[in-house]
Amino acid sequence: MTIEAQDEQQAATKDRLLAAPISQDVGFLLAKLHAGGSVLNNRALAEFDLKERSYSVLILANSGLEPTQRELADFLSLDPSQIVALVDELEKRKLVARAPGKQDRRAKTVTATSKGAQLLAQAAIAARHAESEVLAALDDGEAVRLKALLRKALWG
Amino acid sequence: MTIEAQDEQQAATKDRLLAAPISQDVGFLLAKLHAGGSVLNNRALAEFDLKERSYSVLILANSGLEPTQRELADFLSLDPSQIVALVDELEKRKLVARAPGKQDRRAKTVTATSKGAQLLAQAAIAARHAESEVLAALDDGEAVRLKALLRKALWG
DNA sequence: ATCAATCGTTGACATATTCAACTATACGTA
DNA sequence: TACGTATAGTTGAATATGTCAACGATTGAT
Repeated sequence: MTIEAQDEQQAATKDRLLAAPISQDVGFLLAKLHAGGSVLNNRALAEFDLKERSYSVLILANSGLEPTQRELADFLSLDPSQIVALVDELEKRKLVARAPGKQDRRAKTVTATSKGAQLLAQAAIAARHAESEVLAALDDGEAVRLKALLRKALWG
Repeated sequence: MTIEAQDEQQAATKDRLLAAPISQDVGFLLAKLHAGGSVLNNRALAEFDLKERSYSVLILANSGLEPTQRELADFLSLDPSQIVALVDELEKRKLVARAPGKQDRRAKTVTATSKGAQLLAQAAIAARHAESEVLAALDDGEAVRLKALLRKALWG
């Protein structure tokens, strides 16, 4: 079988199951687009030795909001123990620093170092490229509307 | 601290990080909505001893499209070996049956039994409830538009 | 002063993902 | 027809991720 015929058949089988009612299921659509997007994002971020997770932490650490680890866990829907591991690694690479909370000394705020900010600036470019790949089938207006609907679903 | 004050503060800290630029990132929005939705879906399906994954397989097995395991793996973005485990369990519970492919005897098609179809009918009701919870902040038109945009992003 | 609750951390355990092998089957080509 | 290559499903190993309970330090309400 030729390569071209292979591709055609693979596309055909994908389209074939599209007729199943699960293609109307939001959970499925989110899972599938997220799965495909993660591959592209992680591929784009690998160049900087980052993954989606560590990239997210780095953005929040660089936001000026001085999030605590607990806030990061809540916001990223991760277990606090996973944040420990992510921050440990970024801190070891001198991309972020932990500081005791000002009002609450139990908490530790995570802020990006200047080295972290520099790396983030580069990585953000790659991430934007990956995002445009994920949404390649949408025009600009559609992409904006999709993001707005996702934000509304999450935070009203 | 009172329960009410706790909730208020938790909501406040969530909203606080919303100002970070990551809230504009499609990958993040997809991950977060998907994470929240999975919890609701799995909770709703637990009553039927199903999870999102096995529910998806059951839907496709019941679609009349007679998908092969390879097609299921491609469509659900899963490794073929994960499909084996999912189908094994559903088959053990007599909810689906494997049959050799008609043209290709290497392939095995997965079809729902009548018992599987019955369980699916019940589970689908619960899943619809969970979906409406996930999209509670959207009105009907917005939900439809969100699904349409997700489908377009995936399949053009 | 005390007591319950919270933050970060650690470690144990369960689950998921990824990948390389293997058998059986299919299919193009000599 | 026979051969070589590719693919479907399966297994098992290696790795990664998720979940959870416990702990010391600190907080804040009573």
